[in-house]
Amino acid sequence: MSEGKKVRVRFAPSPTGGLHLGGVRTVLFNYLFARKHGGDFILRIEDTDQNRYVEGAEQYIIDCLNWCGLTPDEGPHVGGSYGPYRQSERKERYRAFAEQLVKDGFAYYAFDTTEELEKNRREIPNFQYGHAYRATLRNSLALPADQVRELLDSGVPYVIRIKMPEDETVSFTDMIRGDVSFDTNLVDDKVLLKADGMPTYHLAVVVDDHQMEITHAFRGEEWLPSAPVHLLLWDYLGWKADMPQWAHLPLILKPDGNGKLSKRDGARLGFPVYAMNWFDPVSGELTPGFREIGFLPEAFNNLLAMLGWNDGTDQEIFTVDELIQKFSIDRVSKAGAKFDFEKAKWFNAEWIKKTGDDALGEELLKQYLENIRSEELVVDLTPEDKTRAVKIAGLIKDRCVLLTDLWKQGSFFYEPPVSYDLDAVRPKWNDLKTDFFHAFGTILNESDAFDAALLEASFKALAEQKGLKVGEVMLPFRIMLVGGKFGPQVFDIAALLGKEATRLRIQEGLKAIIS
RNA sequence: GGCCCGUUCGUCUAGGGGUUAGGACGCAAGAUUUUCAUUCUUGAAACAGGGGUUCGAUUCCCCUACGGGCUACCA
Repeated sequence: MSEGKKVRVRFAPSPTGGLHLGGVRTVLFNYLFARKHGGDFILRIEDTDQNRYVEGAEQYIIDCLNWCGLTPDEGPHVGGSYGPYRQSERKERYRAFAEQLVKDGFAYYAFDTTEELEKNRREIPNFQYGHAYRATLRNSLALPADQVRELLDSGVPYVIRIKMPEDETVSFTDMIRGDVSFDTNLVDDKVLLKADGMPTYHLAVVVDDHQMEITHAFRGEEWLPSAPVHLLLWDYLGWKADMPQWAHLPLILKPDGNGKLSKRDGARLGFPVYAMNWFDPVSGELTPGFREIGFLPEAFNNLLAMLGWNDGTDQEIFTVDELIQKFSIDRVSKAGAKFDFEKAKWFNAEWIKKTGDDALGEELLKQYLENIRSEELVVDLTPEDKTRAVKIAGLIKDRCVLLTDLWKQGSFFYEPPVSYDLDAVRPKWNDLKTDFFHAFGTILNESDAFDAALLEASFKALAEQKGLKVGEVMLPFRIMLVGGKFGPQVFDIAALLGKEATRLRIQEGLKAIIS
């Protein structure tokens, strides 16, 4: 660690929409690193682009982090001694540093209009605002001092650009990639302060990281090309010794074809790319989230961690605590990873199996209320309802991939079948079987005890007595109870259904079969 | 176009100068489960290409190819 300094990392999203997989993974790695080293994890909001700012997006991000259990120690919602944590509220600080850079000769005023720049880009091949062209453009380096003064005084809009040095090589050691270097001649004079007085990311990230005493900076690989600008800024501002260590994370790619995973891919391929449902108030569009389609936060974290990291063993299922313990940056891979929804679902299925029946029972009950009794205003669940739900959950959890499968797999415990898979029983039906089920109904009626083992014993005994093979009546029994060829052990189902419901379903099922 | 980053089964990856190149998802087959799923067993499936270096390269170096990112007064 850097000379005993307290580890401080930050996640700095812009509130412009949902929070996608790559974003959450960046948070996760930040979080794991901070926790592992007893440091702080800070949430900073990069809301300097007023055109793209979306109301509610900041709260959405905070909600997502809470759902994932990756709660920041400092941020706009929790406070801390390094605030404010919204860049829009720090606006004045950036200007001072930008002006200082101009004064020190590391930056300059530029008055070029968007139209002028676009024209240049259109007409000059490989045009970039840099040492090759800056002398021919309208800026404080090219124009005479009195004219610059005049422009400034008359309120002509201007930006402040960094003055990239000539013939220098900027290099640094990335914690993931090792040594990376850039030729300053090939990097353009990035805008630092926009005409509206807001900083660009380049200025803001350096100033904020410095003022918030960030020690390690994790971000997506897409930021690698602008690293030289940031490096130079740390130097020019005189903070070089305090510069954080950089880690540029590999990108999460589309499952098919190539390129960065985007919101569109989710819609196109039928899986979410956001952590939670995101409703865009501007477009009115709802983008689905992993939470809502039935992912467990534990599974979500787990699958994200394995996208670009592993501990060197065959272990794939990790709790967040284990991840904290085992995380290390040198095991983060360099290459981008294609997102595989099938594998993601496997992680979730594994986590559902690991989750206690109590929690799953509660979830099942929640789904029950949503699906069945939504019209009723007040529903009083008895302790028996809860006990039963827990038992059901235990019975069906192995066949659930998504949390929402709980209801799909368990609804027949709450509502009798609406239709029967008659093709499975009718062709081989005969009066003997009708007889059997009438008799079985009677037995049920007369018996006091009602558990799976007893039920099975009497069912088999009766079959034998009637001269039927058990197999011949098992499937029909199942169809009567659940409507189709699926579900846990029949006698377990019957036992949980209870005597009355079982008897009733046999009656109804029989009607359907022989009608 | 320019710059930067990358490249092991279809996908996520382990490995690293001498290995039958390992695991996982998915796929296929079989066993168990008198349903389905789970579980278990087995199988098919990979070092981008060319040059070096070396006794020996998938591993190190170079080139090429391919892929990706960036190239905004967006982050």
